[in-house]
This record gives sequence, structure tokens and C-alpha cells, in this order.
Amino acid sequence: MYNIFMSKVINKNFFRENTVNTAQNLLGMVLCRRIEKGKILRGKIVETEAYTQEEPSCHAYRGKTKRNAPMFEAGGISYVYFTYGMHFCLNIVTENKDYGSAVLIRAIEPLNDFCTNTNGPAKLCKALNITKDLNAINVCSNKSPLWIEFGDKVEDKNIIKKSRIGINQATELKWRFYIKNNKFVSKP
DNA sequence: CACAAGATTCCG
DNA sequence: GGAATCTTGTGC
Repeated sequence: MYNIFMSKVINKNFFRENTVNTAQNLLGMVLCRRIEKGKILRGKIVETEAYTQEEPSCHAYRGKTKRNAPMFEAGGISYVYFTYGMHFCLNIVTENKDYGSAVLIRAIEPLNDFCTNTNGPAKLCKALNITKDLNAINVCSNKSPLWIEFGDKVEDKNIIKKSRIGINQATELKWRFYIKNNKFVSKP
């Protein structure tokens, strides 16, 4: 079982492989956020989506721009983008440099009393105070304001695979993954 | 330089 | 179902 006193930060190699696999491997892992006052907020990742440059719903599909540049870096950093004039969303960049790909973190299960309302990509950013300041930072070090620790890996039989939310293209891909029966998933 | 769209959320 | 709200990318 996951225990914060025994926790280990996930290393870069975890993110430098296939994005669809990594999106599933991230389920059960623990998102950690150091906020002011030295407090750390933690949440178990319960819902993710994979995005790669080969399919048109991905921000990286039309090539590198100022906005999506972090997606083209080597895996293990954040990609935070702003949308709808009011929301931030958090991704973890995957694979190798010059290949545009990332995993969108869509929901976490709070492990602290302090963080609530985390069942959606923009909601969890608000709960953890994740903004553009945290874009393109290393998430493989607990010296960062944001990092990821090993948790309890979710067995394949407990992973639900569905179409991604909020996109109009490549809807045939079942690249949205979430933990079966988890209450904090954004949309069952 | 103008304009449309957006990996969402909340309200009615 | 529709508004909120503003950054970014694209095209003229």
C-alpha cells in the first residue's frame, strides 16, 4: 500500500516510453504539489488521457509552437496550458525529445483534507494552484513545486478504456483511462 | 491586425 | 443548452 513516508519519486525513464502505456501506468501514482507554507498536497491519479502528434486532436499535431513547445521535450516535465479564458490543464510530457506527446491528468483522488473538488482537469489545477508558472518544469524531483511519486499500480482489469472527452477528432481512439469504480473520475 | 477556437466548468 | 472569458495560432 502507498505510504507517504516510504514514497519514491518517479524517474524520467517512466515517462520516456509509449504515451498510451504511460497514461495507464500513471493510474494509481501520486501527484504531489508543494504549496506555500511548506505544505504538500497529494492526490492519487485516477483518470488520464493520452495525446500524440500523430492524431489531430493533439495540440502537437500541427507542429511545434510557442504554446505546445514543452510537448516536444523529453518526457518527465509538465505541460500546463490555459484554455477557455479561465482554465488551466496539466499534462505530463512523455517519450523522447522532438516527438510531441503528453498525458493529460483528468482527475485525482485527494489524499489530503486540503485539496477538494479534483474530478476534472481544470478543477484539479485549481485545487492544487497549478498555473502557467508550473509549465515546463521537471516533475521527477521533489525539489520542484510539482512532482510524481510511485503509488499502487492499477491492474489492467481495473482500468476502463474510453474515448477522450472534449475532442471532435480521433474519437475512435480509446485513449482515456480511468480506475474502475473510482468516485473521483470526472465522467464515468 | 482581426478573428475564431479551445484537451472546461457552472448554471439554468 | 449556453455563457463565461482570454490566450494563442492563423490568415489576410
